[in-house]
Amino acid sequence: MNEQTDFNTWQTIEAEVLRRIRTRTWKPGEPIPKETDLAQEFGCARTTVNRALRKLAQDGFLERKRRLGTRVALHPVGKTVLEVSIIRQEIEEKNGTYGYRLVQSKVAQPPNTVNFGLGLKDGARALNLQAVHLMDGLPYAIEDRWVCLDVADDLLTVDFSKHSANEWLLENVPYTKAQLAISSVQAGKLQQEYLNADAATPLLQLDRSTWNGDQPVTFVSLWYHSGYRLISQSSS
Amino acid sequence: MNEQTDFNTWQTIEAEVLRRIRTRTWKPGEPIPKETDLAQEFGCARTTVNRALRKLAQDGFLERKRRLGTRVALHPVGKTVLEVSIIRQEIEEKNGTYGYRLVQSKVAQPPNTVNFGLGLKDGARALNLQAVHLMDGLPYAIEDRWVCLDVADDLLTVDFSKHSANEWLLENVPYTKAQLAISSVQAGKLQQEYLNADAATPLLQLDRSTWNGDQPVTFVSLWYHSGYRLISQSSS
DNA sequence: TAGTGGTCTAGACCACTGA
DNA sequence: CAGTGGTCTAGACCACTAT
Repeated sequence: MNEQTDFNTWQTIEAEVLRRIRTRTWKPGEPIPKETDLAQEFGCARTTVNRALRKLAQDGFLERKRRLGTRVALHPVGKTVLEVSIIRQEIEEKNGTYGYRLVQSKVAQPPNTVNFGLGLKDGARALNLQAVHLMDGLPYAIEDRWVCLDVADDLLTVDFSKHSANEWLLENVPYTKAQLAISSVQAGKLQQEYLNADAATPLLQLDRSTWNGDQPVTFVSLWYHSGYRLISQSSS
Repeated sequence: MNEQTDFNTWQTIEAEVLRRIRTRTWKPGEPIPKETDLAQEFGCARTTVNRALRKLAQDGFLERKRRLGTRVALHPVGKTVLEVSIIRQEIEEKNGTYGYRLVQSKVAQPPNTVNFGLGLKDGARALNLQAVHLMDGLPYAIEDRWVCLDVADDLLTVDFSKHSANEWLLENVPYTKAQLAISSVQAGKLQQEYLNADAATPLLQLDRSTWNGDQPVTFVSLWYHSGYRLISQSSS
């Protein structure tokens, strides 16, 4: 008597499983049928069911364990993908004109916070670059970057006065691991000078460290203009 | 003469392709061989190659288009997955004792910013909850939440004085879409009172909106204690 | 229209893990 | 040891899109 719906594609199956989770047909914490049973019910290959369930597990809706089977997650963790894009792209996507200005470039010993965060050897020196990103001529963000000297042989010969170090690094130095920390700070001297902010202005600070294997690559702190909001959407 | 390496698994192939991207064997912007060719080279089924390339594309290393083929991405976008976990879990993972205190609960008309952000009808009313999350008795974060009245029939009968609205919602009201906005603000009256902050203190503010289909579910603003850092790691 | 990725199938074997 | 998910295969057809 049941109308035989077609579940031919893994997307269809994903949607149906998600519907059953949402409608509490399958309740949080409970096991759901095994792949072979679902394949039979949906009239498709197990591979197809597998693909759908794998995605749902990846998105945090299901928890899968060998031998134990698949369960509905108790607390679907809100995973949000932040795309830390290149600032030039970010500005151009807003139809703004991008500008870049190098403020400082020197080789020095990084502060301990940087050393510690990246795992640099004490006393090691690195290239320090400070730059301002502009949108339509107005300050958009400033960055304070430390680049390890051994990431590339020709690092010190590169002209960073025209192009952002970030873009050069992305195109020339690979990385395997990254960490992002977001915090809220008051404008310091540098920020006050280049972001037209006064000392009481709260700013968003992004600290990003990258490594290539175990090798530290770069550490950069970014401060955005006052009022900036970091936005990310997610849907399922 | 070439030693024949085995590339049996999609992870192996993923690693090898990534290696070729990193070593600039395949340069940014350039096309890479098509799936069938790679399958032949690696001595495996095309399905396996497909799975590896699909993942690399998902991670931003490759750009794939039908008919055009696969290219190495010009700017591997730094995608970072932020796990916006339940605050209780976050605190317990730090081996702290979690505490929760409801400060206010009323039905009212949300401010325009909330209405606008969620897409609520003008004049609609919603449940407003203000609460403090404590770690070891100290204020950790405060939240100001608006919950749409029609998300559940029994919403107004739920006792939110013991359990956080977030956890109740997660377990009882599904959502399909979420948005997260992060900004830096000065402590307002509410924050000063419950976070022991003075007016000049910069705080991290997270605004999270969720919808179920086109139906708004909830809007919550979270303010973390001074000095809080939101951290996320990613690797490939 | 032709070429590429996207997906499905049916079957097989492997890997982990609880009993 | 047995049951479940994890993955591979070889082949097939479909979907999109530049030409």
